[in-house]
Amino acid sequence: MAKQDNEKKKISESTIHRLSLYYRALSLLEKENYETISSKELAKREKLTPAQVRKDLSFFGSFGTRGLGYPVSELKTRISQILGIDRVWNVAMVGVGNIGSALVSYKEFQKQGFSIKLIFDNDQRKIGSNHKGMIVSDIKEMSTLLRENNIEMVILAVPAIVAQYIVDEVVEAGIKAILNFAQINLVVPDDVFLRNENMSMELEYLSFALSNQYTPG
Amino acid sequence: MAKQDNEKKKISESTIHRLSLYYRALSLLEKENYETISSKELAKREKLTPAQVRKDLSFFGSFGTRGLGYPVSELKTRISQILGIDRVWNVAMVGVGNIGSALVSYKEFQKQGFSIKLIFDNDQRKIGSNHKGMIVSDIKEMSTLLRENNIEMVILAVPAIVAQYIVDEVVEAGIKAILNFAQINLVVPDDVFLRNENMSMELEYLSFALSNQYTPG
DNA sequence: GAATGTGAAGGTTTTCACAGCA
DNA sequence: TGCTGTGAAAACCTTCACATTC
Repeated sequence: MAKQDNEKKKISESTIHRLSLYYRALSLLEKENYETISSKELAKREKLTPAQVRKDLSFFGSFGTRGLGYPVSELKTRISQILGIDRVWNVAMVGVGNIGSALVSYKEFQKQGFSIKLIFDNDQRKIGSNHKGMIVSDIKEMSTLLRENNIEMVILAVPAIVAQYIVDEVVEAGIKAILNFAQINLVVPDDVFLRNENMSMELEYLSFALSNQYTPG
Repeated sequence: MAKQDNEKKKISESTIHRLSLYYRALSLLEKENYETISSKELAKREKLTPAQVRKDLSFFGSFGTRGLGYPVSELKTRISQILGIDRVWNVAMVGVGNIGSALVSYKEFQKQGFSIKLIFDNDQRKIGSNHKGMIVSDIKEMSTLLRENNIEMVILAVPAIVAQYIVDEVVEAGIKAILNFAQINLVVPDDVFLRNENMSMELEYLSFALSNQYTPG
């Protein structure tokens, strides 16, 4: 709480997630040679309300021109600064099973500035093998290699059963940001950011929706 | 709005998502031979508050015993009914690139009752090939095969550029629930449930968090 | 005229706090 | 005593509406 006092105001998680959406929309608009975009049009593209778009953007100062809208390129640059994606992040993938190896080849990560620099596994058959031009390293060398390569984020794609053990080592190596694909609640110290990606959740939402005849939207 | 009037009360999206978490926690507790669980303990495991857990569960009637807690197995069963995962859903995967083929082998889907019955691709080299015991079908036969096999949900893992074209065909085939992994906003009729899985979003959140020295939590 | 920026209003979600029950 | 179930309060988030600016 106290730590956030130097921020103008607290920015909600939903706002951050919408910034990701705006960023993607603006990238597209840039390609379509738009110079400006109104909150109305941006809202329409992302299925939001114009007021919401304006409120979100107003957190970071006045950027639009009344009567005209927002300058596409400038706004895109500004959002990338806010999200911290105006740079390249050094990422390591831990686990080269189904999900892990698919994500190593996933171009969107690279595109947004998340550069996978190292890959780890504990399976002797995988260690030393080539994945997208990268050699799979032994997980035993993780601590050293993470430090040597200035890795800042780790993506965990290991079986749930070993995930806590591995995350402890990752934390030990000084990593402060972890994206976890394992279906388990991991424990990390207070100064480490941990996010979980639960791909079943959205399928379960669809299941709920179909079962309960909810109105889509 | 009106359509939801037959529900006791409107259940929020966040509540549904938390039900998924409770379900997973209860599955684990069952394995650990717990007979009952208090809101306090369940909250601790899922990093929520006890009051939140009780409010969520109270939507569906009184299930707990005062002084004791909730019966693990019964509660798990009840939640699975609410989420509609007390049955098997017939799912088709469209697109067998990196992500698609990883998801076909992803055991968690199967475990939660999402059974991938058909796989489609438009690449001639992939059509006819074997993926986890399933033959990849030609996307041209999608409409017929989806109907013949009573497919109820589709997972889209195709390039963004063709996603709208393909989703149109999926909708045409009568599918009412779609999980989209493509990085694009798709348009579907009002009676179709569409959810987007954006795996870059959580990495961007981590990027934001690291860049802004936010307090994790 | 068109569209931003923003206090105030409205709505939703979470937390509190305690009565009620095993 | 321990813990649920739940109205009421608090916190949070979204939308409204309009003054302001280009």
